[in-house]
Amino acid sequence: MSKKQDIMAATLDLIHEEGLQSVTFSKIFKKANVGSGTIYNYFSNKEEIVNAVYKEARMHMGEHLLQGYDPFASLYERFKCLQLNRLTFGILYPKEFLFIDNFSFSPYISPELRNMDDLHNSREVILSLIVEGQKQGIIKEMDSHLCHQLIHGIISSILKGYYVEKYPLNETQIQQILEASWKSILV
Amino acid sequence: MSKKQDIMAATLDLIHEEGLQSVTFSKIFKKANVGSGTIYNYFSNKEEIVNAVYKEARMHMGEHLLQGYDPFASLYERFKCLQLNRLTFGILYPKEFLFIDNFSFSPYISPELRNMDDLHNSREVILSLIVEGQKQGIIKEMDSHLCHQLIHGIISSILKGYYVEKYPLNETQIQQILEASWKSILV
Amino acid sequence: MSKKQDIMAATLDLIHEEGLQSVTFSKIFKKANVGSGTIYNYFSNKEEIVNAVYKEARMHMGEHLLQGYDPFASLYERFKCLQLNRLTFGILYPKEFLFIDNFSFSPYISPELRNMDDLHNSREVILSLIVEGQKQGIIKEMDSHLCHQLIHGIISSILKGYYVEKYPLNETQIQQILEASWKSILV
Amino acid sequence: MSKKQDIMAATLDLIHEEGLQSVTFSKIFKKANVGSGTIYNYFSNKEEIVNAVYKEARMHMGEHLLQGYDPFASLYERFKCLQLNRLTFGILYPKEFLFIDNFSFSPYISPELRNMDDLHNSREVILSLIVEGQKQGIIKEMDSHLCHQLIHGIISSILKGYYVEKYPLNETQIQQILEASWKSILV
DNA sequence: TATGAATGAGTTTTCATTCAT
DNA sequence: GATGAATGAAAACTCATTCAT
Repeated sequence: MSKKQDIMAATLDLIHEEGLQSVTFSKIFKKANVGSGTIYNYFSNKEEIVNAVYKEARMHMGEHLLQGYDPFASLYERFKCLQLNRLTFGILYPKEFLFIDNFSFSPYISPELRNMDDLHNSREVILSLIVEGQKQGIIKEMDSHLCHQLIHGIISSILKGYYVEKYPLNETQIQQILEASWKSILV
Repeated sequence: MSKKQDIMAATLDLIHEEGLQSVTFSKIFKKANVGSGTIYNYFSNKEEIVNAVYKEARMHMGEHLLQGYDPFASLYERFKCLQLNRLTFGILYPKEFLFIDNFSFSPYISPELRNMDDLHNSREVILSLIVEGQKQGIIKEMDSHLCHQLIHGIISSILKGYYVEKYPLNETQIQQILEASWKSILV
Repeated sequence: MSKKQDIMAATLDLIHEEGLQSVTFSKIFKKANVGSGTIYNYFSNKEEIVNAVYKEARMHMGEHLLQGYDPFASLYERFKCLQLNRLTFGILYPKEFLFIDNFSFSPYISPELRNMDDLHNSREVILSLIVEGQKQGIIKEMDSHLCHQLIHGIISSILKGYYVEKYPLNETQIQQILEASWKSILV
Repeated sequence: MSKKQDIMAATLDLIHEEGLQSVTFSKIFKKANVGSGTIYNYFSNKEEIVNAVYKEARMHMGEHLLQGYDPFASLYERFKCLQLNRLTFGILYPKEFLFIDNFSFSPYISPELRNMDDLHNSREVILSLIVEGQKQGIIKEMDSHLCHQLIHGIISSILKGYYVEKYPLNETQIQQILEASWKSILV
């Protein structure tokens, strides 16, 4: 792994463990096992590192969200795939997920970065699925962004409770969550 | 307003404007218009201020959540009241809401504080409403905390999209959200 | 003496002893006997300190240059007074003099600062003396700034040789220098 | 041009543009278009580079000072030749001239280096010219080093004013300066 | 020789905290 | 209680130097 990736990984770990406000360069250096000057070969300040970590996490999530997505499957199947992918991403990569969730709406991240498209344009896939469902009379008529935010929010919120061990997330719970989010937007 | 409240209000403002990680004592002093030593008459360090702000915000929200709550109204009415109260709290007090939402799951806040009960015990009210609905066969059987988190998460997520102006929140949208969250947990 | 003046005095000493390029903040702190943060209550960076020191030295020199200047004395007497004042300033305050001389034509100092007028406007006094002498046919016709620079430069150069102990500067030498500079600009 | 010369030229440029105190190795590397390690094949540290640049500049100036010098010409002609050569050197090579002038009296340069003789021993030529003039009763009796410094200083000072565009230096001005410096040391 | 990524000692800067008023 | 100048430990950042290629 390159020094740059070491630095980014260490930063993500630290944000997860202690929160952004207590991440210092010296903690990053130690965790990443690099010299203190090395970081400046790759980033010019802390904000740049955080932004780079954010971008990478968003790319990673965007890729994961469309795993196994079959555009020819039924609306419901496609919906379930997307929601399940989001949920499993959160389960597999809690650090990435929490970081994205926390900083997407923080003043620390610029609007441009918040609204960035990932390579795979997963946002567009979801939005057009919503619009398609609305045209077919299956999904309730409402602002598609609102609808997107709604089903996205269910997953996020559930994951946060899971992370602090309010409840387990096994097969039963997962099915309940997928159904709940599907029902929430039906006509 | 007392100096103490000036300091807490300034802190909340700064967290909202710049994020916790860039809140410094000197910014607080300037915004609160107090001398730099004054703060130590009330708080012994920054964490104490943030915790105090958090507690106050939680109290405020807890109070607001039960506004107009009629324990004898129908299950659906009570549910809508609670959800609407959460939503309006977020609309009226975005700084408090966002702060609570962000830091409730951050390593910065201690688990005891996260799990604090507000004066009015609004959490208990919601949880017992869920259990009651499940006993009546109206609300789907699932972990009550999971269910709580689910409906809570819908409101949070919707508010965050609203804050960054993804969509407006007027009467129509609000009704849609309340219905969506209700449907999501029905059997 | 105030902390600010302590800092400025220490800076001037260090520039004289080691040259600007080897003046560090920590040397300044130690020499000025102040805490490392104190400096930032008065200056926001090193360039600001150096500029402040420069301004003060210029004011000091400007004041000294006109000491005992009698506007009603003869042209020659006035000329000698100004030249002697410059020379004695250099002898009494070598640190100030060398600093001004070195940095007046260095890229480190901004043109505005280089061209600053001191309180007493000594530059104007000298320039008008030159013009007056030219009108009277005593001083040779030439660009007044060139003429100013010429007599100024004689003193500067002599002082630099004196500082490195090429020769002493006692009464004899001083009279020779004053005469030399006077003769150099006669018709 | 060799790498070594690239490095020295870049160093001189940077000193002229930004002043010695802000010359860093990385600026030198970039300007000289060499790799950062390359410098250590030629110099062991920054002071060595600066000293080498100084020596070279002094050699260059020493050579230039005696251009067209005719030992059999009249005292006045020889004096004018030396002064004019110094002036034209400053006009043609402002970077070298300023660097020599600034650092000859700076604590950065060692006394040995300051007192170095150039190949052509121009200093000796000037000093003996002064002594010769004094023996002939043309030049005033005074310390020969003082006298040297005096006429040298006129040229230096005039050039510095010229560099900051206080006045032009064309044929008229140049003649005035040569005459002024000659008159300044006559009996 | 030439290179430039990596380094860490040293420098600059920030900022929570103290304390005399 | 209220203040803010002074502080110094810690954080951010720079930059000369090394070394494997």
